[in-house]
Amino acid sequence: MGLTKSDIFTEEQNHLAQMAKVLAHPARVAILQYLIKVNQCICGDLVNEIGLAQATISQHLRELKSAGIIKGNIEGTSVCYCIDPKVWKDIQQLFDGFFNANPQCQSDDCC
Amino acid sequence: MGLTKSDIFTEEQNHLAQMAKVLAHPARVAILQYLIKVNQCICGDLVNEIGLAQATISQHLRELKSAGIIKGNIEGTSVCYCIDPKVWKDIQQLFDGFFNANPQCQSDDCC
DNA sequence: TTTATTCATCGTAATATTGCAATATATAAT
DNA sequence: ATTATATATTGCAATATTACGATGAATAAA
Repeated sequence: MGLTKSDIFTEEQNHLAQMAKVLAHPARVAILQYLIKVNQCICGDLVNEIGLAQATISQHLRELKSAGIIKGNIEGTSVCYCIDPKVWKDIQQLFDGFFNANPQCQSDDCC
Repeated sequence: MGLTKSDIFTEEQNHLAQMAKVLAHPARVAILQYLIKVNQCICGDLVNEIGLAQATISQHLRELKSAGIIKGNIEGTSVCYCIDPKVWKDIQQLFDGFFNANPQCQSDDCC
């Protein structure tokens, strides 16, 4: 066990859960917030800013990158990271649609 | 290791990550979507609807409940679950604020 | 060519998550 | 009192995540 049964859920449910998982660590939230603030940066900046080991930051960057949320461009010895605005917007709408699926449910208690 | 260093992050970063973690499983997304649709239900309904064992659904319900997203009212032998609209709205705004921190970043590529 | 810089990857230890059978608990019905 | 129903909890196995030191790869500077 210990394995999520993805096959019994819809594409949307799996996708939303997967994107939520990417945001489910404060280091990745911090990386994205820093990128939003400074627009672009290299891995070393994040190591200084956040205070985790370089290997750990690199690992979090890989997860963000494999989810498509950020892009990395090689520039000499360093890699310039930035948010992919297209994907960012997609995820934003994904969460927005989820939270606003039924506005009535946000107004009053049910039971 | 294997332990998240929460102390080096802001309250907001930890809170957002924690809420994202609750949504980071398709079963919990499915439970919330079902609750949004039918307004309220009991554990057994979700077992039939989703197709995971009763113990597993109960565990996911506990996580949603301990995060405050859902409430459970005892009604005889069963427990009536529903979304807490106040917390729902809070989380919605939390994510909304995160995604809209800098609208400029959503418009064009950086590097 | 040698050295420094920057980042990725590997290996590993500690911890967390997922799923379920078995069991416990608590109320309702007979 | 006994039985049925509904849910929670416990214990366990499989897998995933987190963090970091050590190492590798690739470019830039000396």
